[in-house]
Amino acid sequence: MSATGVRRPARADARRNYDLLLGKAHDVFTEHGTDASLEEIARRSGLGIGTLYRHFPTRDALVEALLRDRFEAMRQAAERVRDEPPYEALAQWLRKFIAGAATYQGLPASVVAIMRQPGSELYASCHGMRDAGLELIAHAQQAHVIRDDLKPTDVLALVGAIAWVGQQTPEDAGQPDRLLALVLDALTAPMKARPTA
Amino acid sequence: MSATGVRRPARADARRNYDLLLGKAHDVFTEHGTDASLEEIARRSGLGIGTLYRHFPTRDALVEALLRDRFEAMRQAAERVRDEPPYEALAQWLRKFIAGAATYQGLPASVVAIMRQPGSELYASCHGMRDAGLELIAHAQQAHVIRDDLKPTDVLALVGAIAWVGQQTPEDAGQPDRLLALVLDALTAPMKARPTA
DNA sequence: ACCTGAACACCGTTCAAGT
DNA sequence: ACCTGAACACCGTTCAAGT
Repeated sequence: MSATGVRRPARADARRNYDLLLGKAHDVFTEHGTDASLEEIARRSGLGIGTLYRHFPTRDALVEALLRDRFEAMRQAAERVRDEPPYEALAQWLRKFIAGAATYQGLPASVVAIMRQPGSELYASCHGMRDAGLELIAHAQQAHVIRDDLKPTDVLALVGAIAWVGQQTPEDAGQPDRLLALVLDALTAPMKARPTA
Repeated sequence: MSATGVRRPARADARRNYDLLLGKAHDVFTEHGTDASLEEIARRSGLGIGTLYRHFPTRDALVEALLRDRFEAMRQAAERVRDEPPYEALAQWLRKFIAGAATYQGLPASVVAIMRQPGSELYASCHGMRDAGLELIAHAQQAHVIRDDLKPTDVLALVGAIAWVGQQTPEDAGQPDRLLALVLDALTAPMKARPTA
């Protein structure tokens, strides 16, 4: 399953560079988002740009290496709460999902893109988290604690959208929680408005 | 009020270039989103890049010139439905809002940014639309057809988020309507989930 | 194995020189 | 009043040359 993307090198000097690049990438992504300059990451690491590309052939590979563990933790968290009350389990998990997707500016777009890009590196580790989330939603539907006329992928898309819009207005730190609460209400409410043409 | 940004030039040759640039900008933005290359717009117009900058000093000024009329129409549409049944009026208007915000790839980010950027050019004309939308929401709250414990700006943010996520998965054209229906349900549902820490 | 940086192609933005 | 494009600074990505 996770024959995933980039591997930490064996040779000591290369491993030092790998770790250095990852650390600086985290700093730069934190400051400027996932679209930040790769050359700046290499520059701050005191390494040639070619070295960055050797270790991380794509931008996504770099992002994936940074988030791999976090995504895996989210996947496990979803499995762990499977026997708990499904509604609160789901609510808590979605809250963490939003926080995780908002780790870097621009990350929600990548996370949402998982829905259709099962191929690339980032998405191998991210997909595990996604599937676990979808199962959590389906589980709550089977337990009839949320309405069952919704696609689980729609729910995840909407929550990802909340993560995105929360990043657009960083001065209002409470917005994502308020919007999630609203959506959670919708999940328990009966269907009134029909999508008309 | 709308001493807004860019003006159509008086001189015939300049006006020709202005219109030409706008037309090609529409094409290029349609193909590549609002982050498309400005040089390509100038190139396709057969004009120097300096001419583009002379007419449209910023990227936003170009986007604004393209969307000005549409935004104004949205504002007027909100005023027009003020005496109609508030819930359906709101629902219809939000549907159009999503469609408008999704005109170009990347536009929802600009539209959502209005919330905090009352200054720039794009936002002068966009702000009228926003305020009209906020009033429509407040109006429905006063009529007690939607719950009144929500900030109108939160509602607009969430609907903007739907426009965004809809663009991320263009192969599912029905998603925005489904998500909006879900949110509309939430607007009429009582508050259950509280944002906990 | 790994590192380097020059090379290439591209872009945003400004501004001196032209009409 | 308007147009032009060279100039500058920056970036992503590749790859021949080095260790």
